[in-house]
Amino acid sequence: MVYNKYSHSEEDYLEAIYLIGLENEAVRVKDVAQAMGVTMPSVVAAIKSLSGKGLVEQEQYGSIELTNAGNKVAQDVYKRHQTLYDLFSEVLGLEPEVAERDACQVEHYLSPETGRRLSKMVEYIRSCPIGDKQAIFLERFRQYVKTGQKPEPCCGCPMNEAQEGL
Amino acid sequence: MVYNKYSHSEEDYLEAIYLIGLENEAVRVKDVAQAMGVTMPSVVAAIKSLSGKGLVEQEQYGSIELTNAGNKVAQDVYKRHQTLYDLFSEVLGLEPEVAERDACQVEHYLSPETGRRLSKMVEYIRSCPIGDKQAIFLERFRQYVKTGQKPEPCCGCPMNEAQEGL
DNA sequence: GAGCAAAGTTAGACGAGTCTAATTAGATGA
DNA sequence: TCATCTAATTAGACTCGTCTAACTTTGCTC
Repeated sequence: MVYNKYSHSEEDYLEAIYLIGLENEAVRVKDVAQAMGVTMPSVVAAIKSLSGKGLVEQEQYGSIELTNAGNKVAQDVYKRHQTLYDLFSEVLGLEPEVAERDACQVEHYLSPETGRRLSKMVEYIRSCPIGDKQAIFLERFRQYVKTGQKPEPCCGCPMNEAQEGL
Repeated sequence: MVYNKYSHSEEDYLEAIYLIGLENEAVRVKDVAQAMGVTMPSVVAAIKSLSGKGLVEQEQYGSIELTNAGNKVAQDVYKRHQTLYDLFSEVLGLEPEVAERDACQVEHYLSPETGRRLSKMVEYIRSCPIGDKQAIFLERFRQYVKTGQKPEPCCGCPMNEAQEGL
């Protein structure tokens, strides 16, 4: 029933550690606290718990490191995050701040299959360009968002017949 | 920063009460507990809290009713739920159970603007039919999910020029 | 090497949301 | 009208994730 092995909060910590690790030599409690907008004791408690689950390692007063398992979870979460951000920003055309905020929240609640499909959809929409212009889908969808005018049926496109056999 | 006035849990209770109310004369604690997979004391506690916020009303040992405010919240949540379900099911082609489960989770974390845009997207995709066949977008996207074959540019569609002026 | 500031940790509390066990109210049939 | 069953409630406990306040360690500076 539940597909997420780890809680919203745990995933958030792992993701934050992962992202800080990409840009810094060492990941410190303070950095994580700052990145997540919580206090250091909260980070310490979270690290202790994650450590017990074999997802992170830290020697006392030392820097924080993801284990292989922790890294995998973090990357999964981040991938979902990216997919959602792209969907919200590129496809829906939302402001970066809104797209980011929503992606941060929603990333924890997508089943793996839904994540994969969404990712495919974003990929698909991107791969549908027309000359130098934006993808037909996006161009027409944006128009629709702006004007409320439903697009005419896109009939007569020669590619429809060509694709029939696939 | 936070756009949800009410917690995940509160929204869930309101939505459940709303949905039970659609099909039953009276909404009882037991029904809500059953629908949500929690025990009755949990429902009682939730109702007390929601009541304090003016979202539901209940006389002791009586049936539960949404106030106008509560009804509005419930309908908002349910609308997001429906949009997500349609996206996951119709557009992404996920199994009903997965679509439902994910919609239930994600519905609580969409900003209003994102909800509106997603709804527009689903609407847009639906309104793009070609003859008796499924919408071009869906038809081609499904093909892509199935085969991994990226679609050729859909150039030459006469509607492109026709829409230019909008 | 001593002193000090910053970072990390520990202890203890709190709120949200849940549970079990025990109690109370309401409805129903003999 | 009273016995009984079911629904609702209360009491009390637990987990999770957070906080503040107090303490300890580390590392830098003189």
